[in-house]
Amino acid sequence: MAVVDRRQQVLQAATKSFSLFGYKATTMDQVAKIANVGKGTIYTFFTNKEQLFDEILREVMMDMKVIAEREIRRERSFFENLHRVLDALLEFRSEHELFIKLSQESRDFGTPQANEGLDKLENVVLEYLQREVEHAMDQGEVKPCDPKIVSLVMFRLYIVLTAELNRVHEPLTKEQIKNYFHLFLAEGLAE
Amino acid sequence: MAVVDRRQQVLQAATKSFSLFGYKATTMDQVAKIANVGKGTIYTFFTNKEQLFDEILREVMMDMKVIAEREIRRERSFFENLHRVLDALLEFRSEHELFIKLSQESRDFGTPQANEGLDKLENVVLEYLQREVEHAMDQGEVKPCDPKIVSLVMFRLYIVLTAELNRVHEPLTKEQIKNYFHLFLAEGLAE
DNA sequence: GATTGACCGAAATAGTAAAACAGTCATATC
DNA sequence: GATATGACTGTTTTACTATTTCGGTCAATC
Repeated sequence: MAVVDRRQQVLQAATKSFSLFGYKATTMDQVAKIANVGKGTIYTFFTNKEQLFDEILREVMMDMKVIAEREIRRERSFFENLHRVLDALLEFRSEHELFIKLSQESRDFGTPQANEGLDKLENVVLEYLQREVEHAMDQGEVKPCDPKIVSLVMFRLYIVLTAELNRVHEPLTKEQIKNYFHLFLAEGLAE
Repeated sequence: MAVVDRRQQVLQAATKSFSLFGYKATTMDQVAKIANVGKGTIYTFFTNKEQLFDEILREVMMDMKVIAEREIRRERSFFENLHRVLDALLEFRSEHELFIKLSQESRDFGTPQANEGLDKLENVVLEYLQREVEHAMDQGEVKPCDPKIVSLVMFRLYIVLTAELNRVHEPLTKEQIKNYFHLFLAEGLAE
């Protein structure tokens, strides 16, 4: 069995365990067992638990970037691209399961590694948003304003519409999310 | 010393203690001491710690409503009123200290009473916002859409601009908050 | 030379004794 | 005799300790 293969086995097992149980509740013995590998083997590829977790986050972030790039059509409008990308990210199960589990862990225990992980994932999205906003502003598609603020507001709005709202309201359809996203960000409420 | 007076003493002392130490870390002995009252006296006015806390929340919520009503000028536009009210509420320190302490407690310990208290305070604001949105929609000042969703988005946007943003950005001035609030909610970003 | 699991010290958890707490009520006060 | 009080009580929380679990190592194994 090739070296790359064992490394992959470990990464897959760890991804599964982190997504299922979170950072704290994932033990290295467990990862070794799921990966069908001696515990020591893990440490030939990764220096410690935290670095293994970082590696997985790196993979997730790379996946997210690939997904985002794939969905962008430069000939389409900024808002259309924006929604397509967010939609595609929402669709992606594996990224999402880890994200949700880490959110739970952050809320319930405040595990520092879960917090930092979430921050990293969030920052990838924010940086992507910021670049796109800047581009759209250059193109004159968006009014001039601080891209940092705009991207943060966009991200939060997306979270509110896709997650938070569900506590007081039945979940919105994709079409509704798209419409409200456009209503608030593009058109504005004023009649 | 009149009955009303002692009740007021207890309420003031409890408000102080809850604002300073939160729900969990406030003891009835402490409240009695601050109020210069025997502990038993508290229980002649309030059935238990939780009901005392509820009573204080009720007071805070009433204050908030009074503040909101006072700021509304029916001859002015919806967005102007909206901003004036949120501004006035932000200004109101005493309510704010309790709010901030409860937020801390909710984050650090997840005390159920702190969570419920925050939900109650939030709901007062949300209900107020919803009513105002409905009124503005009737007046044709705002495009027709679900007031529940709009009010939640407004509230979250307000939190992002006044609090969350400060972690990655220097705090905005009141004027800037007002401008961004108007930009996102009223005008929209699209050029 | 790659892989492993028994092994180690550190860290988390469970168990327990002690302290603090919410709420009561017999007594004190006016 | 109506009101106020703090010592008292059963329960919960906390502080402390014993035990277990876990991350990481490394001599033995394949």
